[in-house]
Amino acid sequence: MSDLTTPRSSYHHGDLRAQLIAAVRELVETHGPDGFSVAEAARRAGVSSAAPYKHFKDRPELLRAVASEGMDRLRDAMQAAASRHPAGSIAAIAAIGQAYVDFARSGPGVFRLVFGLTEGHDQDPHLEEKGAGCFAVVLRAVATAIGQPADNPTVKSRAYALWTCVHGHCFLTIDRKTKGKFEMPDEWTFLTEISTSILGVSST
Amino acid sequence: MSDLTTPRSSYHHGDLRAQLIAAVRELVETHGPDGFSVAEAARRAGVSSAAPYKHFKDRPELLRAVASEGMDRLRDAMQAAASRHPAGSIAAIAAIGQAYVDFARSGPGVFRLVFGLTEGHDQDPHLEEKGAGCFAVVLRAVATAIGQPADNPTVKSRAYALWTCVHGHCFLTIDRKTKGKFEMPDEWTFLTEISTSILGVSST
DNA sequence: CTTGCAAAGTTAGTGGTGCTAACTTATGTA
DNA sequence: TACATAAGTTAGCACCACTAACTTTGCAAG
Repeated sequence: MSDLTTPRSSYHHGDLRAQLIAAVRELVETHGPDGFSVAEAARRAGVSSAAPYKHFKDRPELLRAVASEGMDRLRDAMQAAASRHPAGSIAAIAAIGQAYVDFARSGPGVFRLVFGLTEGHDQDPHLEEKGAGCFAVVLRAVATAIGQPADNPTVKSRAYALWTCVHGHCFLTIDRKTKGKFEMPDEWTFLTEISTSILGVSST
Repeated sequence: MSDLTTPRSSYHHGDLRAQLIAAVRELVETHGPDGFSVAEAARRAGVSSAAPYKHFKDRPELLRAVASEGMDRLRDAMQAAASRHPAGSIAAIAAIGQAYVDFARSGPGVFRLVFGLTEGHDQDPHLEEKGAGCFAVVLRAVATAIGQPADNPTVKSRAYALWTCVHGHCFLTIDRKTKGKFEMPDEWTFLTEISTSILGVSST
């Protein structure tokens, strides 16, 4: 990350867009998606409060850029996790889930941004595409696991069921809704168990 | 709902607290939890923008009140749904899930308020308690289904797994993350299937 | 090399917001 | 009937999103 304290040498910043995204990422984690302000992000990047609007049309667009960058990281993390296990194995499925959970826990603010209904989120084809890219990772793993093509209805349905579980677990965890209700003994075991029970496979 | 247009007769409103909560419920559904403002809620209730602070210490407290009221409704809905089916049956479990989903879909704004990490949400014992009350409905049903006491670790673990699925499905639905990825053919079938596969019961 | 233009900064300003302080009015109780 | 208190009011502060108009800079064409 570049230095935010020393004043920049030139009138033009040169890297403001990227630096704003970085600043927003930090703010969203420390103050929550609501507590963040465009003005504060600009302050952190060392520019005036109007400068961000040269790069982003409004606040939601800035947040969407952060979400977009987050989805790239999520996709890569899931892909990498899957590739560390035999294709189509339960371990691969569970690892994808674990990557998803790790992503949520390590950056709950960005996770909420990615999966919340931020303004204009649902009608941005660019984001839709990235979302589909993430789901495709799961889809491929499930397809291999049950020996069917990725567009098979059963594959889609099973992949979705897995997704709901992991997604729900993420939100319940980061929103602290499990306190006093259920303390999970071992997350990896949980992920493995739901994978097997939903895919209906006993092992490997 | 009382009339919001005609000016009130007396200086004292008489029912401002309840009316503010009602106004916030509406606003949160139409403009989202972020788009809502205390000032607008006050306007709708026909009072000055400072009036709400006589009843709620700050914005988060007002939102928490709405969440609290929402949790009551959710609990009642789940309880009622369960009671329409034989105790401990798969149908009862699925019905609880269906009530949860219906609640989310019919009021996504309040749902997000209830299950999001609104400021101070996690350190409000009153809300914690109501959350536990909701989970207890699931816990009882699962306990009956597998013939174990409600504090049994397996019961807790199975109930949590079910919760994650339904919770995840709710968020993915209201946040429109399923578009172009998976169109669910029949929700009740989905709920029944995950119930059976997670509880490991074949029928009844 | 100059000139001009577009990109990317700036300041200043508007209207809305959360919240507080100080004031006013109504109400229930001694 | 007096009065403390609950529940309204207006005025005002600091902050925010965003816009308009201006300025600086880098680049590219002549």
